[in-house]
Amino acid sequence: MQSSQNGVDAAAPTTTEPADPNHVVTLADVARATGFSQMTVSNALRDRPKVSEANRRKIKEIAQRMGYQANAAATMLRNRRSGIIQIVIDDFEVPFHASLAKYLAQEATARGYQVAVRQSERSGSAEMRVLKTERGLIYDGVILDAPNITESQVLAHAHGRPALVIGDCADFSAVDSMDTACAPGAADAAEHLWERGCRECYVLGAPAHWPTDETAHRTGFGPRRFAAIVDALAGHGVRIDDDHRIPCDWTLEGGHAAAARLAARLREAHAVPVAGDGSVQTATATSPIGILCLTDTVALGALRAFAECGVRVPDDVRVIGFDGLAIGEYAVPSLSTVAMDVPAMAATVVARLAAAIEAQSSGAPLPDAMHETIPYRLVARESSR
Amino acid sequence: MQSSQNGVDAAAPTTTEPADPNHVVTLADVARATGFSQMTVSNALRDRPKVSEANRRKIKEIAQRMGYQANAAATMLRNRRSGIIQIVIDDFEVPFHASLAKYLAQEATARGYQVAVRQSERSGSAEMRVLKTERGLIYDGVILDAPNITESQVLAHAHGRPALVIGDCADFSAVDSMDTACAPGAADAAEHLWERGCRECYVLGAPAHWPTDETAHRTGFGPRRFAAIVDALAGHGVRIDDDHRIPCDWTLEGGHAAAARLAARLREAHAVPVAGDGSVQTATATSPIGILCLTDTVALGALRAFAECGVRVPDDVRVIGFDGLAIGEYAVPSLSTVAMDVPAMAATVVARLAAAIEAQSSGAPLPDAMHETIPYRLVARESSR
DNA sequence: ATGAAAGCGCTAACAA
DNA sequence: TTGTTAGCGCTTTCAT
Repeated sequence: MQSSQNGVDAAAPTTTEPADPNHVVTLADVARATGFSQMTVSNALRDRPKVSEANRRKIKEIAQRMGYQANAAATMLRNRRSGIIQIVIDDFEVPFHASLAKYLAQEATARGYQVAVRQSERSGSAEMRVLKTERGLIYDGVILDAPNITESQVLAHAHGRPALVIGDCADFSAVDSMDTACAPGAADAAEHLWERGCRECYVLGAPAHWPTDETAHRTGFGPRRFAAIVDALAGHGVRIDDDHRIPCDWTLEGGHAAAARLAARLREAHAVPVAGDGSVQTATATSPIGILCLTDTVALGALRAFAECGVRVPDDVRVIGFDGLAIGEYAVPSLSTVAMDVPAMAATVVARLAAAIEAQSSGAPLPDAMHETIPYRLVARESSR
Repeated sequence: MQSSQNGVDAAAPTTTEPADPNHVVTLADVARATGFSQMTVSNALRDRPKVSEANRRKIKEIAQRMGYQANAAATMLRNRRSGIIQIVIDDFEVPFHASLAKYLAQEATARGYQVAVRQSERSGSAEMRVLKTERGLIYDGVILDAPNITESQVLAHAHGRPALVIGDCADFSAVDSMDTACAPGAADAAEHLWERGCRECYVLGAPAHWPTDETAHRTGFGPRRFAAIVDALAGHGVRIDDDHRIPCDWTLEGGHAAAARLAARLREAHAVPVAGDGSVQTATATSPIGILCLTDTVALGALRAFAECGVRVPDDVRVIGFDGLAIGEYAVPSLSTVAMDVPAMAATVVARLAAAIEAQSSGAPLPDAMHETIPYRLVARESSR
């Protein structure tokens, strides 16, 4: 039991340790090595108050030297909690989701939780993201960054654990939710383009089947943003008919293709090619055309397409996106956008989930479900100036 | 035990279930409900061959209706494996790392592993990323996407489990590693700019303290890329002295600031501002200046700065980056780059780690450590054409 | 084909 | 302050 000389050698057999190389050091091993009971060792290592300072130090030192690490499975089995929050994210490679993951993870870590992020998977043939329920619930709570999930899917995945959804939660009731400010944000974007002189507007990323009428059930990020844009512009007498919505994927490629199509159409419809610079002069020379992109990614793809086609931004068209991606500030021209305050959102979300976890494990009933909205602000940059 | 009418209601008490709302269904519960022993239920649910087909179906159905989910902690404690691979990533918001995470996760999922991704944390005051060793080792193996980690740090984090590092692994021996092809890739980039007529080159993102001489110990992504560039250009008689390396963070902001400084310097040094268009004419009008950015992110920031300063790309300067970010194709002008084949890399990495996990759990000794390199190819786009 | 017993490594509760 | 007992939920023997 006397303190040995070798400071570093982790697996140094202190007393009668069998020299099994694959042997993982267990609490019992440390107990044997120190001469104390398992309980005392356990208490010492976890800084419980009922161990003398001297012994605590001694135990900790020996445990350290033996390379002891508590077996997480056993601890979890006993404590019925892992201290890990799971974050399910749609796609790491989509910058907006990546940003969410980053700040959620930071926030959760700051609160003493470990974080495990996972992607939802693409289902076999379809492009649809699916959330395969995994066997093995080891997480204390779940944050789902899943734009188009239903409440019952959430409940199925949560399996009784506290859960919180970031996405389109318009018709959620029981499950905590954090929604993007689709409607007001999109409306602001439309107002902005109106103020910047746009009297004709196109929406990029809106498929033809989304409803425009007030009464329709508007669900999903896209439809809600789109509907808000239509409403806001209608207030100014600007109509978004089927010709003024260009469907496309919410990707760079999608935005690029959509804008290229649009540029061709504009050229045909009312363009007067000017010799030399090849730029497009719209028929209404004093009135630039507004381009509302339902996502910054779409907008970035569109900017590129406009550059290729000789459509000048912001002279011929004025472009605004949605999300507030960092890269937008460095685009040429820099991209106007409805920027989400992701860090603020993350703080709220994690605080709420942590509270729910605490409440559940202490048996206290939770207050009503939370339904918040991500703070946003409109950032006007070169693309709409 | 007769099949109930309600198909969905998961928690429907079948027989004498106590109406405890918080009760989680356990194997014993299912055993009691079905009338079989725990073992039979366990075997049935896991499709072990020693259960009659009829009973297996009956058991599965009842378990399903009771909402049974195996307790992962208990399973892990028994089996000594979780089926989860941990991926540690430097920063979700850095696109290159996000891309790694995406493909690693996909690959691991395809192989039947669950995946838990976590970020390394920023240490208190410093900007340094640290890898806090977490208490609680529940993962079967670890993939570390950590550009500047040392082998001993890896071993500390791995704690005996199979581990694999993606990053700068020039002096790794015992730990499996996947390295970026820094030297050949950067050399190719330099060659490319030479071929494109650049007779003077600047390197963006290279701090002054990195060594240039052959003998120095070149470690870390940056130093190795930088050294390779210096070597390659030296072969053509182009020197990279201290004036031709512009230090900056590997971020959009960093690249922007560095390029802005450089643009100002170029203007002063040998620029002849042309009335009207404000573009820069270099003294050697026939020889554009090469800009080697150690990262695509830096390059994107630089492109923006050049646009702001009226430096024409690729007429005045020719720019190339490193990584192959998707956005580079949509930049204005589109960005030349040394593109990494991330999916191929991910496949190799996960295959190797899976093999190591199998080997370790079956007691078989592993062959020697793997040291591979991410495949890459040079993509020439507008910024260097 | 099915069941009983034992124990993975840990910690709450109680006893000393 | 320290030690003993029991058991979290599951699965691997080893009977039956």
